Formats: sequence, structure tokens, C-alpha cells
Amino acid sequence: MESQDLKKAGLKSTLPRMRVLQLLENSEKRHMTAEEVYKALMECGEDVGLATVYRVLTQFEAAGLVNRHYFEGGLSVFELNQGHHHDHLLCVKCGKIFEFIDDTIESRQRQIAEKMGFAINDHCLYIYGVCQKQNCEHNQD
Amino acid sequence: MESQDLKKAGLKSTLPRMRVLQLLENSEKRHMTAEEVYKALMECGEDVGLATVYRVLTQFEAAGLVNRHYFEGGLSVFELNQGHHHDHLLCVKCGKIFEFIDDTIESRQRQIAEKMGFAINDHCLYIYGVCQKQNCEHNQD
DNA sequence: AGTTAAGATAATAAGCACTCTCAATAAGCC
DNA sequence: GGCTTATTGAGAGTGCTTATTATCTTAACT
Repeated sequence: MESQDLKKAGLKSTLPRMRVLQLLENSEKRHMTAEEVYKALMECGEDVGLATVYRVLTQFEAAGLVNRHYFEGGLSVFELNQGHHHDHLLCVKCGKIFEFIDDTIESRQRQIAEKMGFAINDHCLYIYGVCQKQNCEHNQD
Repeated sequence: MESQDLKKAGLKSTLPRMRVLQLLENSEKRHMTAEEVYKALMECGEDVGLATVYRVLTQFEAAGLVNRHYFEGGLSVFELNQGHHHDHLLCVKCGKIFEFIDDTIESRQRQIAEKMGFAINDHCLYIYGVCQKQNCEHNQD
């Protein structure tokens, strides 16, 4: 029940918020831009304004329900926060996005930050490249 | 002589390009936004249009003379490419930007990409946090 | 050195992603 | 159900970046 999740996050349960949350939970695409969320909702016949999509996603981010990533070229995408931090590998050719986590890298980062007297808030590692999938050309994620 | 550098990069040597390149080489700030480059040139009495600054920086990036980084919040900065790759540590409080390089992380990244069948183009690691400098509040870099 | 064609520039307009404003609407509480 | 207040939708507005275009520079060629 999504309305419970919203309440837990300190957000009033409203129709647009439910719709966005459901979409993020059920879409095959894990990583979506605000525009994609908006279009997907329109296609489902849900009449939610673009401004609301941005507002809701920003609120979700502040509430920790979603994470936002700023990729190269100003592209920014949202993904459901499912508790486990991870980094990203992006195919610059087909747009596919893969996730990975590496404990060695994580701990090195903590060591570096400590050595430099930094209190880490957040960190992100993006690897850009070309994937070897046969369906590379036209897929999206 | 900067005009040689431009020619080597396949770019015609023009006044605005020279000015931008000189600025990046001589400024204390290693990381500058397009706006900052523009303002700095204006202050030096150099009459270069903002559109030209963007165009020149984009050309420099394509030519490998500078690197561009897209930080959180849509902030994007340019830095002179001095041959050695490095990652970034950003203070979210004072805006200071530190650079670091860690061979362990670098090689782990290559391993991960290989395992996932990726040909790496580029990668970037950003650590966001709060630095412990006494002058943290108001400095900029 | 002067001429000329190719390429670069400045200014402005346009594009894009995102935010603000505000009247209309919907939630949660009684 | 009615009341109070937060939320929404639509469109205008903003900020950063790119395209257009008429003008100007550069570099190669006399």
C-alpha cells in the first residue's frame, strides 16, 4: 500500500504522489528522467502536470524515497531508493544503465575522505563506456 | 606560447581562444564555470561574449584541452586538462573542490568494467561532504 | 604587404530543463 | 459533510546553454 509509504515519509498521500510512486515501482525502467515520468503518466491517462512531477520527485528525494543522479550532459534521472547504495555504469551508445557495488572502492573512498578531513555526505561514481550487448544500439534503461 | 597549443589541438588561433586558455592557465581557481570565465574576462577588460565562452570551452573539451564536470545540482565546471586523470572531493558548505587519485579505485573500476563487458570511455567519482578547514565557510575554489 | 576565402565572433533569439505564481482543488480533521 | 490548509495544474518565468546570422579575423595566397 503506497499511501502508507508516503505517510511514513512524512508526506500527505495524494493522487499524484501515489501515481508517481507506483510508476517508479512498476516501470521496467529503473532510471527515469522527470520528463519520462511525466510522459509515462500521460500515456496511462493520468492527468498530472509536469510541474507536479518535478515537485513530487524533489519531495521524494528530500524524503529519501528516491535518489537523483546527475549524469554527463546535464541528464538527470531518478531511481527508487531500495536501501542499498550502488554506483553506475552507463552505455553512451544505447543509454543502458547498469548498477554495481564494490566494497573495495567504497572503503577506499572512506579512507580518502578521512585522510583529507572530510565528513562524507554522499558520493557517486559514474563509469561511461560502450557495452557489448548485441542489442546495444536501440535499448534504453 | 598558447597559440601553438591551439594549433596543436587543431584550432585556429584567435584572440578569444587565447584569452580563455590564458585565463584557465593563470587563474588561481582551477575549476571555473562558464559564467566565471566570462566574468573574469570582462574584469580584465577583455570583451568576449558569453556565447563565445561557451563555444570555446566546448571546442576545448572536444579537443581535449579541458575537462568538464557535471556536479550535483546542475553545476558544471571546466578545468584545464593537464594530462593526469583525477577524481573530486567537494565541500557542500564552502564550495571548495579538492582533487585526488587512488590507484586501487582506478584498477577496481577497470576490473568491474571488464567483467561487465564495457569499454570505458571515461569515469568520474565525486565525493560530497563537509571539509574541516577553518576557513571553510567562505572560500571558493 | 594586400587580397581573399574560410572560418570565427558578438549579439540576439531560441531551446531546454526546471521553478514560480496563483487560482482552483483535494486531503485530513472536526 | 463542511472547514482549514496543503497540494495541484497551467502557464509564465528563470537560468543555463546552444543556434542563427550578419559582421569581422585569420591565415594562405599573390
